[in-house]
Amino acid sequence: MKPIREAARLSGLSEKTIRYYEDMGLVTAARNPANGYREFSDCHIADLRFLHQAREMGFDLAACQQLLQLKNDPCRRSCDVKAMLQQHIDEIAQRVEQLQALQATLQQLADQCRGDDTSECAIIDGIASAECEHLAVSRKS
Amino acid sequence: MKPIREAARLSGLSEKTIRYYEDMGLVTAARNPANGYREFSDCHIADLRFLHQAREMGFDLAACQQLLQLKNDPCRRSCDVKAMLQQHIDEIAQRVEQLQALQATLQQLADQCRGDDTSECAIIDGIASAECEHLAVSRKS
DNA sequence: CTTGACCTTCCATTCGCTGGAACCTTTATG
DNA sequence: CATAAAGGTTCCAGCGAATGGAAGGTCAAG
Repeated sequence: MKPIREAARLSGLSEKTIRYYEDMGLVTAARNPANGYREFSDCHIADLRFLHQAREMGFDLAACQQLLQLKNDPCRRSCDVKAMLQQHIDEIAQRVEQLQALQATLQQLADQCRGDDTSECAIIDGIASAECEHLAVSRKS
Repeated sequence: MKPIREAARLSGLSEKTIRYYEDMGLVTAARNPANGYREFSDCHIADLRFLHQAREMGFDLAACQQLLQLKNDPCRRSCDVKAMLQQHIDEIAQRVEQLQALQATLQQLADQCRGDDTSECAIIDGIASAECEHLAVSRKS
């Protein structure tokens, strides 16, 4: 049983984040009844590290929770896990495409601007005239 | 002079968002002194459309505000605008690279998983073992 | 005179934390 | 024994960029 500081060090999460995850119901730490301090078993710490990794991989907390449940469910079917991951990959791919399209549009705009000491600016004009309605980038995630 | 509903329709922003932008100090609408209703000139509406476009291009509100000031500043230098845009493009490029790296890692992980009715799952194992520390994806924007 | 459309403000919620205040506990030191 | 440092606890506020909804004022038509 380890204190929160140790759990943070070993999991890569901050203490704040561990408490937050507990508030959110993702994990439940044991308590030292003498002083109310949290105590973490190696199991809990493995869960925390799992959550840390899943977050780094870009899953939101709801997905992280689901994945953690799958991790700890001996009756899980790996196809369910794979489906979740594939959906996430698809979302990332979509986001990449959006960003690349945006990047190309913006680079075009930048290329049209002389970028000197005068006030004439194709970029400002381009934004103002809003030629680029295909932008529609969902700015989430 | 047009009411907020019209301003929203013409700018592409929602009424809520227009009020929010005013709260944030990005724009200042005139007021009908009789009833306190906002009234928007064509100039204001152009500004709102500009903000809408700049947001769609992924600039944050602070950048949108700067860009709007540049738009309405006859003494601006287009090189300043271009510098802002180029910085934004660079950030997008960086984000694309991160996401592509993440996507590749996740696809590898997915490919290692049979995805059947059994519980054995390379994905869960992969997240748990956290082999992928290079992930470190800043999840912002 | 009432209905409905339109406008106003204000407060709460989202997501995933992070910072800080105020307070308790444990351990080490003068 | 006093105290200071280092750890722990809870709770509240804030970030960004809106969005949803409540409560209420205003206006034109029927």
